[in-house]
Amino acid sequence: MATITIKDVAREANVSVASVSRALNGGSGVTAETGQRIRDVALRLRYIPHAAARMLITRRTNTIGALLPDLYGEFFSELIRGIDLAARAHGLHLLVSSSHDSSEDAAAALRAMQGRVDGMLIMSAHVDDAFLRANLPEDLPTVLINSPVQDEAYRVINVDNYAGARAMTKHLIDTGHQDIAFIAGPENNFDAQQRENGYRAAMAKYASKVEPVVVAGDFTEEAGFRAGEALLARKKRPNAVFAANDMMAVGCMHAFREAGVCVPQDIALAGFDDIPVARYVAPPLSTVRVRIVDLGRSALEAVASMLENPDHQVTAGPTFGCEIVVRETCGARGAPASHE
Amino acid sequence: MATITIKDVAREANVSVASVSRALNGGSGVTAETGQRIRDVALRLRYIPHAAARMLITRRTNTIGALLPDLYGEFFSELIRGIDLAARAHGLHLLVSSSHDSSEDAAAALRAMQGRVDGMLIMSAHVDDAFLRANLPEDLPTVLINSPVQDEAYRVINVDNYAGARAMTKHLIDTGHQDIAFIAGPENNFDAQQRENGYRAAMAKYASKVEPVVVAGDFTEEAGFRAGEALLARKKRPNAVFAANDMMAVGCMHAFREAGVCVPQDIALAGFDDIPVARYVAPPLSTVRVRIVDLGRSALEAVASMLENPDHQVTAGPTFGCEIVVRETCGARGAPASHE
DNA sequence: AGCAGCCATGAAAACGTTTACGTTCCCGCC
DNA sequence: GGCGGGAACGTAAACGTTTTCATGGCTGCT
Repeated sequence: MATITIKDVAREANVSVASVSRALNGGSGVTAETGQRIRDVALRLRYIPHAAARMLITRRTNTIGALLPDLYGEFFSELIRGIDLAARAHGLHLLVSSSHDSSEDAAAALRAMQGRVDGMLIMSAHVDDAFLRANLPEDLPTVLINSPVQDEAYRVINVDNYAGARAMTKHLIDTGHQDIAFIAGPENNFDAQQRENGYRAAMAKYASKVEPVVVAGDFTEEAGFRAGEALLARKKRPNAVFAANDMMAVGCMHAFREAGVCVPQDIALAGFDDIPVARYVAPPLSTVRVRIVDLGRSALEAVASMLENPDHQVTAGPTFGCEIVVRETCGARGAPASHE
Repeated sequence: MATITIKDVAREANVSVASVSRALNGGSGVTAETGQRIRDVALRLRYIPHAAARMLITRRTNTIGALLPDLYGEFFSELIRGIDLAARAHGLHLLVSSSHDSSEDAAAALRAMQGRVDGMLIMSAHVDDAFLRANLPEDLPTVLINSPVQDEAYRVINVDNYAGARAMTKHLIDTGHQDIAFIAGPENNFDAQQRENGYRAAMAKYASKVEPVVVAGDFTEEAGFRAGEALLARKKRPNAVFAANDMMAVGCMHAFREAGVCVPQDIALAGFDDIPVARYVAPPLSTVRVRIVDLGRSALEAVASMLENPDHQVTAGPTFGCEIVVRETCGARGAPASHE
C-alpha cells in the first residue's frame, strides 16, 4: 500500500537517490556492480517510478493523444490498431478521445489533453487551420489524418481518395458501365469530397457523354439504403452505383435485394474502404482498399519521429495509396470468385 | 514557448499562488471579486495547469486505463465508444492499450500503465486470478469485462452469454430445427465457452434425442467459412447452424452460398453479437444482440464509482442481458423483413 | 612522489502544483 | 475599547523524480 519511492530503493541499496535514478535510466555514471545491486533491490521492492513526478521534471509524458471523430466499426478499430501497435513499438502511451461530432466537442477534448501528451494525432471533420491555431499549442507535434488542412506548419497524412475513386470509376466504365451514379458522403467530409472529385474526373474523362449523378449520403448503411431506393425510383436507372464508402454500398445492396434487383446482373456496385466484411457480403463487394492499419501506424510514426528530433523540419507526408479490389459486385468477373 | 505557470497568473493578478489555486479549483476561501479577477487573468494568459504537477501532489490522474485484447471490428469500436462516452461524462481520460494476444504482452502493458491511471478496465482472455495478483497493485480499482475470474476482490461485468445462447438454441428448436450444429469460439475464451454451454444446455433440454455437434472455430470469418465447408461435408447434414459469433456466421454463410446451399431454406443459421453488419448481409442474420456500447459504458461507470467512493464495497456486477434478434437466416420469418 | 584528470557518488535544486498553517484584518459583542 | 472569532490571503512544505554540481578516490603519467 504505502507506495514505495526511489528513496526506499536508495536506502535499501545504500546509495543516494541520484544513483538509483542513474542505474534505472541510462545506466551510465554508475558501476556495473552497484547498478546491478540497485536493479535487484528495485525489482525486489517492486519499485515503479512515479510517472507524474517524472513527467514533471522531464517535461515528457511519453504519451500521444488521438482525437478521433465518431467513426464507425471496422475503420475505427483498424485505425486504432495501427496506431496502438506503433505506439507500443515506440514505447509510447495512447490517450484516446473519440466520438466527437461537433467542433466545440473536439475543442474541449483537445484542451483537456493539454499537457498530458507529447504529440497529437488528429482526425476530424471539424478541424481547419483556424481551429488548430485556436486550440493547439503551436509547438505541440501534431499529425493530421485525412484532413483538408493545407497549412505548412502541420504534417498531414492523407489517403489518396481521389486517385482511388478515379480508378474505380474508370474500372466500372471499362467493364461496360457508363451510367454510373455516385452516393456521396457527408458534405463537410474531406475524404468524401475527394472521392466525389475522383468520380467526377473519371466521368468527365472517360464517359463524357453521360451526366454524373450524385445522390446524398452520410457514410451510414441507412443512407446507402435510402440512396439505393432513390436510385431505383429514377426514371433512367443507372447501370452502376459507386458508393463513397463500403457501409453505404452494403446498405444500397440491401435496398436492391429487397427490390428484387440483382447485383451485378441488373446493376453493378462498388464501395470504398475494403472493410473486412466487404468480402463476406453476398455477393462480395468490389471496393477500393485502404490499408487502414498502415495509415494509423505511419501517422503515429510521423508524430514519434517529430518528437524524437524536434528540429527536423516537418515534411509533407506522402499520400497513402489505395488499390481497387475487384470482387463480384462490379460485374467484371464472370464466375463467382473463390474464397480469398 | 515559455509555458506559463500558476506563478505567472499569481503575479499578474497580484495574489499568491495559493489564491490562484483556490480560485481555479474549489473557489472557496477567496472573495468573489478576486476570484473573478484571477479567473480573468488565467483566461487571458491562457493558463493551463500542469497536469503532471497536479497529479504528483493530488495523487490522482483522472485517467483510467483500458486493456483490451486483439478484438475485431465492430465489437471493439462499439466497446470503446461506450467506454469513451462514459469517461468523458465523468471527466476522465482514457489510456488505451489494445491488441494483446499473449499473457506476457498484457502483463507488460499493465505494468506500463502503472501509476498513470486511477483505475483499470480489463478485458482479456489471458487474465486469471493469478495474473491479476501478480501484475496489478491490489488497491487499484479494477473492473473486468467478460472474464472468468471469480475472485471476490474484483468486480466483473459479464455478458450473459449462457442465457443468450440457450435462448437462441431454443428458438431454433422451436421453429422446427432439431439437428443444430454449433461452431465454437477459441478454446480459452470465456464467452465462447459460455455460449457453447448454453447451446449444450438447450439441446439437452429441448432436443434430447439428438447428439450436439460442435465444430471448432476461433471467432474469425475464415474459421466460419471452414466450419461451413466441414458441416456440409458431413454425412448427416444439420438443418441449422449456430455460430458462436456473427463473424463466423457470416463466413459460414459465405461457404453455404458458394456451395449452392440456400439459407434459410436448406439450412438455418444464427450468430451471436449482433454486430451492425449482421442486418446487412444477405439474407439478414438472426443473432443474439449484445448491447456493446452499454457494456463499455457501464464497465467504465463501475470503475468511476469505485474511485468516487473507495470505501464502498465492490458489488458483483449484474450480468449483462442479451436478447435474440430474429431476422431471416433462422427461417422463422416467412417473408423478407422490412428494413429496420 | 606528485599531479592531472576521470569516474563513481552524493547533496541539493528544480519542476508546478496543492494544502496545512500562520498572519492579518475586520466585525461584533461584552 | 478590548477581545474573540472568522474570513481572506500568504508562506512554505510536500509530492517523487531528474540533473547539475561538487567531492572524493583512484589511475596513470611524468
